[in-house]
Amino acid sequence: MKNLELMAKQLKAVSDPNRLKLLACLKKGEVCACDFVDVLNISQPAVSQQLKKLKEAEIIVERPAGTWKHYRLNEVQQPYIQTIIDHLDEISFIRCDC
Amino acid sequence: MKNLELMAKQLKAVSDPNRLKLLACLKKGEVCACDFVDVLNISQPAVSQQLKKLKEAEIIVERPAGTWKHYRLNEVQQPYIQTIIDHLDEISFIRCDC
DNA sequence: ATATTATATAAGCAAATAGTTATATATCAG
DNA sequence: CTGATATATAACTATTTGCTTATATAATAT
Repeated sequence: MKNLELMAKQLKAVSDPNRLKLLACLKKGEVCACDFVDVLNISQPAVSQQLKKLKEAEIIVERPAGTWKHYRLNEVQQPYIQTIIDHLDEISFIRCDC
Repeated sequence: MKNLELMAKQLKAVSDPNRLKLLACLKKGEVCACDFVDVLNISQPAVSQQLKKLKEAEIIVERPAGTWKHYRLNEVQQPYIQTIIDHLDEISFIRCDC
């Protein structure tokens, strides 16, 4: 994939309010997938699909933990993605007990 | 419009290879709209529509000059947009005589 | 093995996107 | 005014997006 198309793909991954909220939740560290359903107020499958897009763009990484999946920001980001993350306000939310 | 939705709107405006190319062409300064048709290899109306999206996101500004329209990057950009522009490689192209 | 729970996938749908062609508008030259 | 040229708008189309509901998969507890 050409440089410019990779860039477009990554930017597309972050150009949605719900996916930006996911990133905002992840600023403080790892989050269990189940927590996002209440934050975004969309169905569990919808959350799963949005997380998948961010994962495919290599913006977040996944860590399976038993029945759960924990997500965190990729430690290495393209600078133009990092700047976006830096300018997001953190979102606080109620965590599940997992 | 909420902060996060404005951010999503602006990121959506730059999350397309053709619109990134437009921005890359504009890095060196003002460009006549007609020049973009050859760079993108799409129709004139398509160019007009893409420029409109960037303009509506306030990423570029327009300067009418007779029959022509000249475009340039907005001098004031959100930091997360500026970083994207900074990481684009300039594109050189043949300029019309206008 | 069975039931429970977390997540993923599939199928379907409405809306948005990115192009096309045809036509309209606007400026300029003669 | 007439014709030429630059840009914009309209109408159309195929594809993509972002959700939904229903179902499948996977891990855990009993």
